[in-house]
Amino acid sequence: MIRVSITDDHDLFRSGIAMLLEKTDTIEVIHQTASVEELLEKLPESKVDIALLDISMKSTNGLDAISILKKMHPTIRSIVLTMHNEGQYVMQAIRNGAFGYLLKDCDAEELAEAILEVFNGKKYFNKDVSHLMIEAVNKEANTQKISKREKEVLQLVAQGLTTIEIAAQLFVSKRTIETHRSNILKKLEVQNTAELITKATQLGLI
Amino acid sequence: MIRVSITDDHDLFRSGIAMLLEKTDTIEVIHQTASVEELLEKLPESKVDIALLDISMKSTNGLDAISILKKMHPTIRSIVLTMHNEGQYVMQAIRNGAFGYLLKDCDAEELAEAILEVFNGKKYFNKDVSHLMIEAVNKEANTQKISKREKEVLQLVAQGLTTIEIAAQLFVSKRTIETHRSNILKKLEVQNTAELITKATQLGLI
DNA sequence: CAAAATATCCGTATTTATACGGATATTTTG
DNA sequence: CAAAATATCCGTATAAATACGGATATTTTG
Repeated sequence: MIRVSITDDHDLFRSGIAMLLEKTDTIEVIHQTASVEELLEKLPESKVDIALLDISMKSTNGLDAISILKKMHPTIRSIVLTMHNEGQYVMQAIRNGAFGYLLKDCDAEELAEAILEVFNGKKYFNKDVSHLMIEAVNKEANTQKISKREKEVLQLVAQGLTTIEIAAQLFVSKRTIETHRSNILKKLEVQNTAELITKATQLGLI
Repeated sequence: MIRVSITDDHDLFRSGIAMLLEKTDTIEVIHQTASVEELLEKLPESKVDIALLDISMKSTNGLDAISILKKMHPTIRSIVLTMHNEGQYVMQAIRNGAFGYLLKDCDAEELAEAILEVFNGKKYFNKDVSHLMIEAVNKEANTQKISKREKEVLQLVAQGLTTIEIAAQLFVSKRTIETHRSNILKKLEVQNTAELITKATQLGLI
């Protein structure tokens, strides 16, 4: 039997997931908790194999919980079960040492499969999540190219300020801002301002 | 006892919600179904007061289900229970005759309260949902100002095409596209292309 | 710590976007 | 169905953005 804990501040989810997992003959739900603190209290006497964690929770969030568990209970493997389908969360979860990441709209079979895989020492990230990651990595690569000053200029451009207005606001010459804009265009590999704003928005730079 | 049906193609949710509602002494879950078709089959012999409906489902979606129920079972009141926190869904739900709209991350108390309110003839939309609506109305107002042709031009502008390239692609003169762009700027009350793309993105026009 | 890379700054010339004014075609509305 | 409103189209003039070439200051890296 795989010993699982569930931590999620939504009653609905906790109950539903627990019920579904109890139906299997390989997985046992040891305890359900509404917060990370509560989980940490119960862990010492529960020999949990796998911790299912939501991300959005009241005090300590699920991503931080991964790091905490890794330090305090290194044998416990964390799987994130969340509705956040944003690449950055996935990235952070992996950095913190998560063994799996599932979206809440997955079905019961996939959840059970993920738990089994992780129990057997593998990691579990499905197609959707992998896709989110690829996007996030790409975003970060592009994002980090842009300097602080350039980001500052980009913000003002997006707000509709002209080059001259930006120059006035930043106390530099019109020509300087022109160069910044030119460099931003090159870095993001776009042809003009319209495409720039489109891409910068997609990258979350604005 | 308020007689409720639950229609949602996620086992997790259906089970969890049903369990939580069964705990109350005012609400009775008559049946759970995974599709609208299944719901319609069971309704004639079940005297349901309130139908809880998810939006994303395999064949018929929950929004269409509201209209269908209104025609075929006018005494049944629909409450949407979904993870879609987009104003347009809320708007469509209301247009189709929904009595309530709840996000899936609400708690059990709120769900029970919503069911009670709707049973008593009121409508139930919480703060989050109302906020989504206000945004949506605003978006629609702005969005509908823009003509088809202008949207077409806007798309191409966002992709980084220059006025001349757009003119070539649409087989009109450069000057025509310039006027379109000018008019789009006026309609969305922005000063230049950068601000335009920013706003159009926010409005979901791109 | 020195070399290499990057960020920040500027001038001139060219290309592109926008303002202004005006016309016909299409759609909406009373 | 006619009037009003809106969409679509175009020319000329001005303002702004971008390309190109070049310089110093700051940060990274071996």
